[in-house]
Amino acid sequence: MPELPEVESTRRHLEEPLVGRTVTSVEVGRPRMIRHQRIQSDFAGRLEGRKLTALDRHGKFLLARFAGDITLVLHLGMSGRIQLAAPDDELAPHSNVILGFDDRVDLRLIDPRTFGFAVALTPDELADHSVASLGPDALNALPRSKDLAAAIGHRTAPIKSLLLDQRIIAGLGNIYADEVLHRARVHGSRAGGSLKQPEVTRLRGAIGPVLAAGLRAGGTSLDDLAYLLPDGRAGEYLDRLRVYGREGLPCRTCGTPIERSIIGQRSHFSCKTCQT
DNA sequence: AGGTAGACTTGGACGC
DNA sequence: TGCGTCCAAGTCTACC
Repeated sequence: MPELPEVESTRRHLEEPLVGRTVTSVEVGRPRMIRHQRIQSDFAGRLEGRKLTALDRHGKFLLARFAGDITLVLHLGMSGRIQLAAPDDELAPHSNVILGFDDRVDLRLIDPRTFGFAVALTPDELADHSVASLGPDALNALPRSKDLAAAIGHRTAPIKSLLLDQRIIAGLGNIYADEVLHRARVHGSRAGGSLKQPEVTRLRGAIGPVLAAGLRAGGTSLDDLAYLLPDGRAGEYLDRLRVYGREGLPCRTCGTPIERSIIGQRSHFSCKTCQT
């Protein structure tokens, strides 16, 4: 997916053009995209005529706040992106959900694999949604080292899997988890509870700089260009990745070939010299 | 409770 | 050109 830097880059691009505007049309081309909406007609019914008051983010979830206490929860899944377009601009393939604002700008949720979703929730429903069980946001509310140590100290699962657990820290995905682990010089296969305090501190300390660098680049667009910024530009962090997707290529720190392994059914890219 | 495997879904890359 | 296989930015559920 889109991980935290991609979602936050998207949020920043959408905020100025959309906050303060009112939804004037709602089109759902793929009903599966609103599968979390208990009553399907509520999706359009709750959004049409509402003014967007704020655009927030928690982890990888976008939270569009509307007047009348309705929150539009958007998730980009593995292959989703959001495009801003004029209503008469040609539709990109897989433009599955389209929200028209003031009849002059469209928010289009494009997602070939439809792992993403959109749902319009009341406050009670929001409290029941999985977004409510997210851990602290990795960018805005990163836990202190001792709190992170307490959360992982007793765990036997691989630290990489724990970094991907959105209930512990919200926002890291497969790319940035590997980048964080390399920067912290910790191998992802290590059991969470086996990390010494200095290693937890390094891990914690690596998260901010890695995410900030990704954010400065506008996120990571892989070769498939599934993720693009709302204006169609690509994120430029791909060229700066230190391990992800670099199997067999020299480690950018020590030159040792990067290895690919499988942890928790996900690819893990690491340097056997730098990471222990 | 925590750990792990499978499911969901589409499409691109690669090998034969 | 065509077919089969593998792989992918994520999360939820079911089963030990």
